This record gives sequence, C-alpha cells and structure tokens, in this order.
Amino acid sequence: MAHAVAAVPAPPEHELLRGAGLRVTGVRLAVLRALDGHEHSTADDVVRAVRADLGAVSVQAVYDSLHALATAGLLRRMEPAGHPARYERRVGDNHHHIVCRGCGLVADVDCAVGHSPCLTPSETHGFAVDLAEVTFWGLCPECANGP
Amino acid sequence: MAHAVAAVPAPPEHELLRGAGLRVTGVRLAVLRALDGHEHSTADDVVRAVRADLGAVSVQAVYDSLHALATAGLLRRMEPAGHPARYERRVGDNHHHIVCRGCGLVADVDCAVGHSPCLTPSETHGFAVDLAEVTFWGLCPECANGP
DNA sequence: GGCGTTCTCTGGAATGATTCCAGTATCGAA
DNA sequence: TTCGATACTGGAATCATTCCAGAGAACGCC
Repeated sequence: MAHAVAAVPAPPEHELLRGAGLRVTGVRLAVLRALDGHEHSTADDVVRAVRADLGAVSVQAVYDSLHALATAGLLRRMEPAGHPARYERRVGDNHHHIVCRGCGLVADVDCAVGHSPCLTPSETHGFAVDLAEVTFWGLCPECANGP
Repeated sequence: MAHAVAAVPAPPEHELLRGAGLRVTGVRLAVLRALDGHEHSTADDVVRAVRADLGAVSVQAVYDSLHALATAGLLRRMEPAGHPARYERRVGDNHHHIVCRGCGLVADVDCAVGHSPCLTPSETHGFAVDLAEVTFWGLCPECANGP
C-alpha cells in the first residue's frame, strides 16, 4: 500500500519554478529555501545560506538566480538607500517597509490604509506608473535605546 | 543716496549657510547654485557644474559639501534603486518622486492626498519613524515611445 | 534512454559610486 | 593678526554588483 501513491510529490519550490517557466536547478531551489523564514536577506546572506546548503556555489550563480527569480515575480528586491539590496519572498501583496537608520534592519508594514490612495500620484508628468514603493525611515527599538 | 544702504546684501545662499551654522565656502555656494534649476542632479552632475563655475575642485570637496548641506537640511538626497544618488534643493515639503525605469529620469510629485495618510504605518514594530518616502516607478513619455 | 540545444554555473577580472586617509589651505572668532 | 577648527586636495581603497568566456547541467525530442 505504501506505493499506492504514484510518486513523491515535487516540492512546492519545484512547482513554482516550473510554473514561472524557469528551469529547476539546485541553486534556485536553495535560494528560495534560504529566503524562507529569512525575509530581507542581502545577496551576501543568501550566498552564505546557499553554500551551507549545497557546498561550493559561485557568487554569480546566486546573483543570477536572484535576478531570474525576481524577474519571474517569485521574489522581490528592495534596495534601501545606502544599504545593499535585500530580497524577500512575500510578493503580490501591497506591503511596504520600515528601515532602521542605525543598523539597516528592515521590517514589513502593511499599507496603512488598506487600499492604495497614495499609489496614484496627483500628477504623473506623462509617466506610465506601474509601481508605488513606500519606505519608512526611523530607528528600531534596539538602536533607539542603544549607546 | 546710492550709498544709503550700508552694504551689498549677502546672496541668499550665503545667509542659508550661516543660518545653518555652516561655514561659507566657495564649493558650498557653488554646489547650491549648481542645484538651482537643476533638481535631481547626480553627484557627478554637481561636480561638473561646480568645476564649470570655480575651476578645479576635487570630487571629495563636492561629496563633503553635499553631505554637509544634506545633514543641515539645506538639500535632500534621494537614491533610486540601481541609480546613483540624486540631490535636490526642494526640502521641507511633503513631495515624492517618479523614477523612469528606462533612463532613470526623476520627476517630482506632490503627495496625492494633500496630508499624509500613508505616512503613518499601521504597525511600526516599535520603530521610531521619522520619514516616509514614496517612490513611483514607471516609464517616462520618451522611454514609453522610443525603441 | 540517448542526443543536442539552450540555459546555467564557474572563476576571475572589471566597474562605478562612494569613502578613507594624511597633509595642506582656508574660514572666521578672538 | 593670530590661531584653532574646519574644509579641501590627491590618491588609494572599498564594496556591491556586473561582465566575460568557457565548462557544465536541464529538458524537449527522437
């Protein structure tokens, strides 16, 4: 009876990649896993996590994967001014970010108002706007108290 | 009667610097002038403008001035992801930016709603928020039509 | 199951904006 | 006018990211 179910189901990450028309590779799977539960990781964080997972992997392989996945909409790239880029798997929803001026810590914020009032600029200067990005700046609890 | 007014009034930039507690130097005045009518200039743009104005000036002098002026609140620094930082003299008002994905062109947008509903996040995670930054992304008319 | 095309990964070097450093020049208060 | 603090010079360094050419792996097709 153990073999009644035809095959081991492919892991969800596998499906995601196929669904997006991307080849399934070890590095890409490892990148997705690395970001699971570690939102707002830098490319460097991801490189370390992927190497802990797979062994030797080149920096470019990770950058390429991050690019491919971001372009396919499987992850989102955000770049706080003055900090390296950060990646997250939470996509498709309308959420924003708080960045700490002290340590660079990033936290998610759901849109303050539910729908998107600020997401339609008053005057577009003829631009075809496709995305509104809101970043809050401040100090995290740690940096606000610390020396 | 011509000499009734005691002295030639200091240029407004001069006053601005003194008012902010900054020393008045040629480079700083030239940086402010360079940004006049050329909002959203890059550091490189400013270096070129300052050199056209004063002659030989080091890159660091311009970066130092930009930093000092930005810290003093006399200009604002904005850094669209993937592009060099840009500087503008329009400060203190609540305005945002549209950035072209094609050419990097930046335009000003007044807050879509007048006051600031989006500027108060729903949950701050304990952060002391002091600034909300809204960036719209899209294509400028030129890039939307061009090849 | 093997084959070939096409995309991905490796390793190393390059880029570009920005910053660091030590020494010299300048600003402006006394 | 002098002096201390601050700004500027020139050159080298940093850091995230990208470019490059070639070796390797995925997967549609026979």
